[in-house]
Amino acid sequence: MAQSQVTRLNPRKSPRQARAEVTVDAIFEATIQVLVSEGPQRLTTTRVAQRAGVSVGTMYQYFANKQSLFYAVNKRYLDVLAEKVESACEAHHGERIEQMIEALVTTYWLAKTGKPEVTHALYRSVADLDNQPLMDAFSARVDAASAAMFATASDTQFDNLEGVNLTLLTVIFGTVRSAFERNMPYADGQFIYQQLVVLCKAYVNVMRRQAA
Amino acid sequence: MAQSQVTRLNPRKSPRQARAEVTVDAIFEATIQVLVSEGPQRLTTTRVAQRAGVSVGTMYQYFANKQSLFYAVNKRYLDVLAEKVESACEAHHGERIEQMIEALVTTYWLAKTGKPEVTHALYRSVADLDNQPLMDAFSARVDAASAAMFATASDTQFDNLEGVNLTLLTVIFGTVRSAFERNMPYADGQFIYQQLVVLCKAYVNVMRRQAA
DNA sequence: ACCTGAACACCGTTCAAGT
DNA sequence: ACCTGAACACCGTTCAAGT
Repeated sequence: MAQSQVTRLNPRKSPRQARAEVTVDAIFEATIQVLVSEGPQRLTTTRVAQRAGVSVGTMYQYFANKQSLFYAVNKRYLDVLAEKVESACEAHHGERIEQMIEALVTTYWLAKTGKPEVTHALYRSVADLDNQPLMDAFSARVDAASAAMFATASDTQFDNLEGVNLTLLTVIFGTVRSAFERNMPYADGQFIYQQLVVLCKAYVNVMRRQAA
Repeated sequence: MAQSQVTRLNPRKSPRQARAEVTVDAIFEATIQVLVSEGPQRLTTTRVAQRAGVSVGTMYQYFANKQSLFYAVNKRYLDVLAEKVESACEAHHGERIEQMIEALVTTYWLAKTGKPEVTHALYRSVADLDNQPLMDAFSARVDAASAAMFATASDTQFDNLEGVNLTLLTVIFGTVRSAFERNMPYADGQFIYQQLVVLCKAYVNVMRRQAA
């Protein structure tokens, strides 16, 4: 089933003449433009076709359905991202581990923040479309609760409690989500969970004020 | 503008009679059921109303539009989650920092993995609806590239290279996404980026094979 | 080989009519 | 005060007809 879906998402036919190739590119560019400027909800087939300067019928010759427009954008985006990470990794073979870490984080960070509108458009979750205020309220509550807890730690004081708190929450929430998206087997999930604890502990041990 | 949208997302009127309250609850439950069993794409107003045993018109008396169904589900979900984190935090005041970390990670992890279908349904991003194979391919490429790099580290060997690699990628990708979703000011983003480097370095320093 | 656009089924939303 | 469901505008998708 998954296989047949994927097949349907792939282009229906490959352009054989020059004008067809132009058409496919125009549709692709139009999809990104509409996605970024109007948002995923207002991305309609008619709008994309109009922006691309072709009829809806033409669009459906190359994209089997609306979803495959998303698919195409996502695919190119991920391909570019994967290439960036791959070449960054190759460029740092043989270096010290801390340099590798820095290169990896920096590459990914810059790739995502480079075109923030596109990243945002692709990240927007179905349920989160108009829910930023909800997320803000949630973050505020949790930030307050955990900062208050960390302030009472019996063995530790931080020079920058707010910063450590924000980092920990962003890392924990993000990692859990990321683990979900990878659709990991149960055992891998358990492993990540344990490593997440190790990792956060290692971080606070670096960040806590050292006894004088 | 954001304000007016939020207002529209809130319930149109509060139920004043018992049967109305039953109706609202039924619609809410039906929304979750349809979301989980049919997926966000097949969540139509007619389907939800039918599942709830009311007419579409009734639904629109309490929910201004389809988005506000998502909003309601998301709101309750986040409220419950925030309460869990809050009470977990309060319960660990005064303990050692490492216990706090463990409590925070565990609480969040269990809350998310407790009802994985709901979590998945709410996490699914617009662009990712049918794109799991795309994500899988991306993960495979990046995993291979970074594992190959880490294997060549001049100053470090790992007992569990695969595991460290999977953890680092999940943490880095997740944290970047999480930072995006919080819609942070630029300075906070820069801070998180720097801390992410510190945190990953601290982690590999714990995980690397110690010189004998 | 490629393109068009009217036609159809379906979905979000409304509102006059009911209890 | 609450509920109904036909009606309308719009969107995804198709296909007979064109170049």
